[in-house]
Amino acid sequence: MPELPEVETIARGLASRVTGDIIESVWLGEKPEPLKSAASEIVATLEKRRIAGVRRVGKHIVFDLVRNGTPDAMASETKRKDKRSANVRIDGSRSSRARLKVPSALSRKGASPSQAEWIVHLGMTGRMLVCRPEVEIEKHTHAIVTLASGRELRFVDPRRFGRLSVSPAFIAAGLEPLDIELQPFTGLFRGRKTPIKSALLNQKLLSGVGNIYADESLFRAGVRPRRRAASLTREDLKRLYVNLKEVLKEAIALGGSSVADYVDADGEEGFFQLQHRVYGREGEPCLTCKTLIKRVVIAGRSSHYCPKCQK
DNA sequence: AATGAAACCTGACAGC
DNA sequence: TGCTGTCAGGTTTCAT
Repeated sequence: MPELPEVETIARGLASRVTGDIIESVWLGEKPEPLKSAASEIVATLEKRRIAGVRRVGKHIVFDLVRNGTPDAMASETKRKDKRSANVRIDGSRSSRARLKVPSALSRKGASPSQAEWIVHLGMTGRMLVCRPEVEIEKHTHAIVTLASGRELRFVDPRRFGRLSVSPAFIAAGLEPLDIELQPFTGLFRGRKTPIKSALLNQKLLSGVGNIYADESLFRAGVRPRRRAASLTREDLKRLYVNLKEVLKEAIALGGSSVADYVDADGEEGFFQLQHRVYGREGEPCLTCKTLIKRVVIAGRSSHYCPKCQK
C-alpha cells in the first residue's frame, strides 16, 4: 500500500511516539509468512532493547535498537552467534495472548550485538499501530510488541504482503530518490530497454517509488510511461528528476496519499490523493489540457497518463 | 542479463 | 441477498 511518502509519514509518527521506549516482549502470530527472519531471531533481537529511533529507508520502516542503558552502538560488535531457535516456541493463539519465552541465556550480555535494527515492510495493506493493551485486537494482527510504557506496537496486515525482519545494519538495494543527484539518476536508466515506468518501480534502482508517484512524476515530466527508459533524452531525465523529487516532497508535506485505507501511526489519513493529476483519474479530463486520462497496464501495474501532455 | 507474467493474500466494490 | 468478476499503494519467483 504505502510508498515513500506514506512510509516517511508513518516512520515520523512512530518515531515521535515510541523513541526511548523499551521493548519488553514480543508476540508473533502463527502464520510464518510475514517473517523474513527466523521468528526466534526476531524475538531475541527485539526483547529488552531500547528504541533509539525510527526512520524510513526506501519503503521500509527501520527501528534502531540498542541495549538498554547502552546509548552508543559498539561498532565492533557485529558478529552474531546464536544457537537459540531450539528452545523458542511460537504460540499463535491470539485469544490467550501467549508470549514467546526466550531462554534466559539469550538475554545475557554478549549474546547479541548491542546495536540492531528491526525492519518492517508494510507491503500493500500493512499498518503499524501504537495503542493501549485494552484496545481490541484487530483481525489480521500478526505481531504485538509490548512496550515498557505500557503501550503496544501492533503490526496488522490483511493481505500478508508485509514482512518483518531483523538485521545488524539494513541497507536498501536502490538509491534514495530524495538524496540522489542528477548524474547518478540519469545513469540508472542508461541502456535499459524496459519501460521507464517499470524502471521507476524497480527497487534495485531507486528505493521507495511506487505506482502512484511513478505515474504522477511521469505526468509532471511529460513522459509517457511506456517509453523505453534508454530513449529518454537528457532533458526528459532532468525533468523527471526534478519532478519526482518535487512530487515526493509535496506528498510528504501532506502526509501521503490515502487512496483506500491508508492511515499513519496516529490513524490520520493523508491528503495528497487530492493532488493526484493522473493516478486513479482514468476517463477524467486532464487538468492541463482536458484530454481524457488513459489507463494502460505496464508490467502488470495500472498506469495512468495524459495522451496529449505526455510524449 | 533482462523482461514480463504469474503468484502470493484478503477485502471492497460493481454488476447481475 | 448473494454470487461472480475485477481491482488494489508491493515484491518475488518462474518462464521466456
